[in-house]
Amino acid sequence: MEDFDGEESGEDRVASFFGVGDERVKNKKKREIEQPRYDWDGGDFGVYMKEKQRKLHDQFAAQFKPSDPVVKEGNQSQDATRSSTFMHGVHLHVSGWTQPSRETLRELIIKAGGEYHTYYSTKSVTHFVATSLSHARMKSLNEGPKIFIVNPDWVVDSIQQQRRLPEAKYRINLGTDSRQHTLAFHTSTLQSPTKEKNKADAFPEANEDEVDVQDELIVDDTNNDAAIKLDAMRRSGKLLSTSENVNFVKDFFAQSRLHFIGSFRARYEQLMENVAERLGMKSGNALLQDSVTCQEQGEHMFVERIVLHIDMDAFFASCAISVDPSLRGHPVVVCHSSSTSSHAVTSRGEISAANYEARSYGIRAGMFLKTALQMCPHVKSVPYDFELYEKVATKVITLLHAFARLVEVRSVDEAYIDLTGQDTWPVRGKEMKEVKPLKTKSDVDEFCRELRNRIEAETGCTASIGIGSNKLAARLATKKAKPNGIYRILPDETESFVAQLKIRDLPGIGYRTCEKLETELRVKTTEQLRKLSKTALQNVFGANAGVLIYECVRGRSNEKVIPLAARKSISATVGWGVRFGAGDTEYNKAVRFVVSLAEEVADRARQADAVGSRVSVELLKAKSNAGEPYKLLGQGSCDRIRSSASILFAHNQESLRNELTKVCER
DNA sequence: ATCCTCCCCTAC
DNA sequence: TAAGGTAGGGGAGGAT
Ligand SMILES: Nc1ccn([C@H]2C[C@H](O)[C@@H](COP(=O)(O)OP(=O)(O)OP(=O)(O)O)O2)c(=O)n1
Ligand SMILES: [Mg+2]
Ligand SMILES: [Mg+2]
Repeated sequence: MEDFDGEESGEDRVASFFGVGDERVKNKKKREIEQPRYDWDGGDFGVYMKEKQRKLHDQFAAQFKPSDPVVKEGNQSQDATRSSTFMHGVHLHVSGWTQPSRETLRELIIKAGGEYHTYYSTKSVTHFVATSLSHARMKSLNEGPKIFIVNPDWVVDSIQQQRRLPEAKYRINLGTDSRQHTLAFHTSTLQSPTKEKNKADAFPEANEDEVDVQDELIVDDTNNDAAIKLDAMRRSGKLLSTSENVNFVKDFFAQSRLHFIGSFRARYEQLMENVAERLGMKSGNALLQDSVTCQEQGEHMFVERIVLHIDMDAFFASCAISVDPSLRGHPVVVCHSSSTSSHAVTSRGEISAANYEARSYGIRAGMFLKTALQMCPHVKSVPYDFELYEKVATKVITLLHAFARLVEVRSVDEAYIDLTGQDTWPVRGKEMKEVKPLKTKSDVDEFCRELRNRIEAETGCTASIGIGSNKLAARLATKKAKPNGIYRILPDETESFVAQLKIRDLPGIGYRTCEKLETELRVKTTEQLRKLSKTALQNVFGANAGVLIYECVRGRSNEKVIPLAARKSISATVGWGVRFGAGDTEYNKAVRFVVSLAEEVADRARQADAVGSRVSVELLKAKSNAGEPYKLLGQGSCDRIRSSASILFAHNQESLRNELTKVCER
């Protein structure tokens, strides 16, 4: 659908869609309607056409059979008390699946006087523990400063004998997967930039945990019959030409708010260094390990839990208002376009955040500015200020860690805190001088009140807090608390609280799940959902997901509050303003574009001290019946073409990309 | 049973 | 003008 104004025509389409009998005819006659990203971008009115999955992958399947050597990712902790010191000076990092588990190894090493590191870093880690390792990973580990690379038995045996055994006898298997297929090796030459890039990708400096380097590319491939696309290209002209601007990828990321919130986690480790410093702790790792230890200790406490969910109110908008008080009290939205420009009334700039004044007119994140202006002609828009949001987030996260031992930062503007077992506050930083008790309900209330006050005092932005007996309850409570409030759901109230919500309000149940519940299980309300048996849900959603929904609608959740761990994958995607046509020139542009994205991934991997064990690429091709994208220069309705392969040698990557770019040419 | 890959879905 | 990214959970279905 064209845009938000298209509600009526959307309905129109629904009607004619259902009026046609044969699906193939429908697909021919009706333009494809994209899956909505937001409930109000027309999605609830439009039809999502579940079209038969046309797997193009059989086209490549004959040529690649990717496989993954193994994986690593580790996040651990520091807890047990030291009982000996023979491992003193050993800085251990565990990567991937191990026997015994990462948690056990962590405990063992700490008890023996060593130190544990959640993140791998060439600077601090002396011993790298893994069960198996790809050649590429091994090579990169060996390129850095000398560290010991050992299997888990080294730790176990050393502990057993109470001495540090020689590392040499505990070599790691250079693992191969019997299912690994040899990639078709194409000698046909690639553009040289592609080659350079491959190298960069395959051998970053050091190795992090299980890191799956992902290189995604979205190509909207204009086909012969896609006159509409050509038209869009023409209209966008040179100004928007995606592939002509050599800095397109960088520019795009610099402006993208979804990139900003999506890449928060990539910046988190660095951010925690800053937080640790503000709290007078020696390092971000020390802070993190303390939080992990607390989590592990609390795990064995089978008492009623006290979980808080803290979420900033209208975050981006609040930040803007905090530095420009003249905006306070007005309806404010954050987006690229300006509400005072003469073009504002036609603006398809997407709103990122709307303050509560704006929301009272029905304005929501994800809407176009022009729609917001229809709802409220005097709404003020402000541009993005990502640095400001990051600064505010850092202050908030610092406060959270000063107040509580166990913190899980979930995004740039929200976090969970588990207070179970914490009996005083604050726990870190200067204010430790005056320690208060945290035992009764009213102590918790006081804790929350003070936390909210401090956040507002230090940032000029307000936060809301939900209190519950699990993460789900706390999260639902926050929603109720907003804006600028606090709400507690008592343990025995949780179930009845959920009963008064709409299914769509339940976290984890999104647009598609709601749709399935309605069409396949005839369920529209939480009350009806509650009547479904576990089995019925499992039949539709699978064994695990079925139980999750079943528990969720009863207000139950086992999810633990856990400090943010290292990422398991790194990727870069651009799905805006990308158009490639047929022919050699366009093909070469597409290849250059893939390369620039791959370089972006390589940069990010290097920054994270990560090496990939797998590469994947994804292309989007406009469906032949796709209409104009709903969003200006957006991706519209596309087929996805993807492939991945494990990386043992750099040239695999090269051949992979070679193949993939060929596919994109098609 | 468990481990893959490929894919869908969700949330900020 | 406008910047629809990112990462994780999990299922289906095939291979081991
Ligand atoms: N579709 C969205 C949703 C969110 N965000 C950004 C802007 C938000 O300010 C920030 C935090 O998201 P929240 O869901 O927490 O929304 P707000 O903080 O804006 O409002 P609320 O008071 O409901 O938390 O993420 C965005 O850019 N696009
Ligand atoms: Mg918020
Ligand atoms: Mg939030």
